[in-house]
Amino acid sequence: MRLGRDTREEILNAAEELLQRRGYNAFSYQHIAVQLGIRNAAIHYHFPGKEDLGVALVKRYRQRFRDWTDEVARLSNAWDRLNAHFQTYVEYAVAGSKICPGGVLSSEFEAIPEVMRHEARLLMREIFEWLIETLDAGRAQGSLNFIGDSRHKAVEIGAALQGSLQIARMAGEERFHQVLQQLALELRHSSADSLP
Amino acid sequence: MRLGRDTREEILNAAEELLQRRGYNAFSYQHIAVQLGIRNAAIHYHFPGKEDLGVALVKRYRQRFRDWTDEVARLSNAWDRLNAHFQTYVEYAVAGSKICPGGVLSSEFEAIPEVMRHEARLLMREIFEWLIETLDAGRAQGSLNFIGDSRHKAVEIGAALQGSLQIARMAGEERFHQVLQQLALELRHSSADSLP
DNA sequence: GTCTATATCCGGATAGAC
DNA sequence: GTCTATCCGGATATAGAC
Repeated sequence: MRLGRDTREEILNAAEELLQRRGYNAFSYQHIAVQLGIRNAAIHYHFPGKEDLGVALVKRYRQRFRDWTDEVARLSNAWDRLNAHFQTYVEYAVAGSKICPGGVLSSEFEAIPEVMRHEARLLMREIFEWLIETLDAGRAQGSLNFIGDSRHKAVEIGAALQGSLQIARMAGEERFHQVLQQLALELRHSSADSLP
Repeated sequence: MRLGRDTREEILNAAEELLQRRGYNAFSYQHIAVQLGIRNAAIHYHFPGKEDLGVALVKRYRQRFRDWTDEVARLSNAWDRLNAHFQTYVEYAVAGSKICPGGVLSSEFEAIPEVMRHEARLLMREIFEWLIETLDAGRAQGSLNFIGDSRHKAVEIGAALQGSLQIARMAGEERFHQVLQQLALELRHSSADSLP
C-alpha cells in the first residue's frame, strides 16, 4: 500500500521470525497476516503454497550466508572469522528463544516438504564447508588449537552451537553463553598450559 | 484385545517413536491409531487430550533416566558411565533419523503446552545435573580430562550430542559418530601428548 | 495486489452404543 | 475398553470482485 512497501519482503521477514520461534509446522499464514495487517489471501498471491514460502526462506538463508562469508573473508585471522560466526548465534540467543535455521529444519526434517529438505541439506553443507576451511586455516596460522580431524571438530562446533541455542530456551540464556565460552576456551587454549 | 496386551503402553511406545521422528505437533492420534490398528477414540479413552499423552511421555523419559542412572551408578569409572550415556544417543542414531527427547522438546518449546514445558525443563535439569556430577567425578579420578568449568563442559557435551543427532538427519549418520569420536578424543586426551 | 467469500481437509475431541 | 458417528476449529488453498 504505502510507497516503497515491499510486501513480499515483509512476509519473508515475519515468516523467518516465526520459523525460528515456533517452527515450520507451527506457524500459519494467519500468524503472518495478523502481524502485517493484511489478509490470508494476500500471502497466497506472493507465495502460492506454504512450501513455496518455506523454500524461499531457506534460499534466503543460503544467500545471506554466502554474502556473509564474502564479507568476513577480509579478516585475516581465522579466530576472528570464527568468532564472527559465533556472533550470528549470539544474535539469535539475545533475541530471546530464537533457534538457528539448521536447528529448526533438522528437527522437523521428517515433517517438511521434500523441496525444503533439499535446500536445507545445501545450507548445512555450505556452513560446514566454511567451518572446516576456517578451522584448517586457523590451525595452520596458529590462531586455533584443537586435536583431531578438522571435519570432526567442525561438526562438533556446529552441533554445540545449534544444540545450545535450543537448550537455552529451556534452561536459560546463560547456557548458550557458557557453551560459547567453553568452545572458545578450548580453541584458544594452547596445550602447553595444562590443567588447573 | 489379546490377553496381556496393554494398549496404554503400546500407545506410549508408538507416540514416543513418532515424537522423536516427526515432533510433537506433526504427529496425530490418527498416526498412532493406524499403527496399532485401533480407532481414534480409543486413544482418547487412555489419554483424554493430546497434552496428557505428551506429559505422560516426558514423565516416562524422566523415570527411565532415573532408573538408568541408578543402574550405571555401579560403574566405578566415570568415563564408562559417560560412555554408557553416549550409547543412548547411539541407539537413536542407528535407529535412523531419530532425535533425542530434549532436542524435540526444545525445538518445539514455544509450540507445546505449558505442562509439557514444565516436565521438559525438569528432564533437562536432571540430565545436566548427572552430567556435571559425572564430569567432576571423572576429573577427580583422572578418567576424564577437560579444561574449564565442569558445568560449562556439561552443557557443551549435551548440546553437541543433541545437535549432532539432528545434523545427522540432514548430512548423514556419520556426522553423529564423528562428533562422538571428537568428544571422546578430547575427554580422553591427556594434555601432555600435544598436537600432531 | 489485496480483498471477501468459500471450499476442503485434517486434527482434536465428545456422545453414546456395544 | 473400543467402537461409530459427529462436531468443531484451524489451516491451506482457490475464485472472483475491486
